[in-house]
Amino acid sequence: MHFRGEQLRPDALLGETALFSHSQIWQAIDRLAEANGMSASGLARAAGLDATAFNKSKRATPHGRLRWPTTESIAKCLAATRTSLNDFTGLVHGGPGLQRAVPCIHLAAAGTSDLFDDAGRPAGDGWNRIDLLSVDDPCAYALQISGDAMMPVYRDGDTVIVSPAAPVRPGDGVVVKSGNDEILVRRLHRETGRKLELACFNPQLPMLTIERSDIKWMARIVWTSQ
DNA sequence: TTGCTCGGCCTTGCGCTCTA
DNA sequence: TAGAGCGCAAGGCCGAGCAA
Repeated sequence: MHFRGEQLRPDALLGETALFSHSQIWQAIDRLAEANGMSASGLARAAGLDATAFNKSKRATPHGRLRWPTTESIAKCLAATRTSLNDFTGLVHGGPGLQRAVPCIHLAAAGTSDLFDDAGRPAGDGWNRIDLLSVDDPCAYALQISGDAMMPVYRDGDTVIVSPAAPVRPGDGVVVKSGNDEILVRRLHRETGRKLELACFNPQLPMLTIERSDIKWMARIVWTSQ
């Protein structure tokens, strides 16, 4: 697992190598509080944290970005309730994921009309819907791969789940809308203050270097159905 | 009155980028 | 290569509203 200080790295917890999802972590905290006869705010206080630390309003930003508890906060909660890490892990996996329909579009059609807003979220008509389990990002959508240009990673007919709210790091698969409205599916190789290097999934194809100013939005691929 | 929740703003710490 | 500066993200603080 990777860490940013004491903070749980969301990208280490989501996607193809998922350990815990955002909703699972917060549900586990709610269950831990309930099991000890407390509310989430009561648990926070018992752990020596601010009573609002676990408020639902603080589990995501107003812009939809997911917020995660730190390992330090979780450790304090476990200490305050005399709960073992194993028991907490049981709470994390103790509930079924919620199923919901998400917008779905073919990659070949994704760049042909105004299917996205300025932040890369689905917009307008022309989307199908498919059912998925445990998608935390309310703006997540499915992209159906067409063609063999992304072999050997993605084949024709594969479906990738894209989360505009998920943080993007080098090495992640990403969907990028360029300045000329082209939809690109690449792997983020490197990013600097001004430029991004986007690698093709086919190693025989060249790296694409693109100015940030030439990118309308970029979203992370968090899950793949193959 | 007390406890809980919400929303906004501030503080703090860490990682990344840039530059000398 | 090291230090400065910046941006990001979580937790804390505070005021307001609501319910028991």
